[in-house]
Amino acid sequence: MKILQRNFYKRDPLLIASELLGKILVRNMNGSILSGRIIEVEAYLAFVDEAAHSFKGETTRTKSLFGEAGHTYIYSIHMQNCMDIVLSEPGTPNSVLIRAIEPIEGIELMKEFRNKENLKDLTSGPGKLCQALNITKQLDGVDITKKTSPIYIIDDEFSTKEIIKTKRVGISKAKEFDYRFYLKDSPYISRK
DNA sequence: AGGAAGATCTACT
DNA sequence: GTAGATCTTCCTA
Repeated sequence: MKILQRNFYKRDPLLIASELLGKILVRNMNGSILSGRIIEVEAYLAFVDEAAHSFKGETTRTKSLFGEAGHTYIYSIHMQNCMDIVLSEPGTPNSVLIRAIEPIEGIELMKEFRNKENLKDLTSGPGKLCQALNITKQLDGVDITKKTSPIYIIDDEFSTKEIIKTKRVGISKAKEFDYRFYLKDSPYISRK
């Protein structure tokens, strides 16, 4: 059960995206643990990817994206929050959007935050999982490589069977790239 | 100061 | 399958 270290986040972004599948996202809320297995992600690339928030340069909103690997980038859209993991060297804003997880620990608390009972409605989308894990913009830019962090990712050596690679969801530019990855047949993916 | 767009979610038909 | 809710952020003037 080891926490992914910063070097993990400094390799090829598409490789990192596929390897994040099956890892466990942990949210530590003053000792209350909420966790889930990552089953869907999307990669957003620096400089060449028109769909990336970083494409038009650094702003107050996207500051975290330009920072050091192994930190969060949390932004709001349509009254929701979404979370990216920042990759690569400072100034090179590659990132991975966490789109869906499979709930493991703290399910009752997730139901409260979501105000939903159905297990499949708790974390099956980027806005949903942030609500279920109580991830707010106060957590923008936090380091996720330490055990004392409010958010971190651990590797329990889960073996992913079949990974599907398809086009990204919900964007209007650069639609042609196959930068979305998810675990085949998971009931928790955001869309088919 | 105003307006438009957006990496979404929910509910309804 | 599609429309509507609803708000933060950025661009323009």
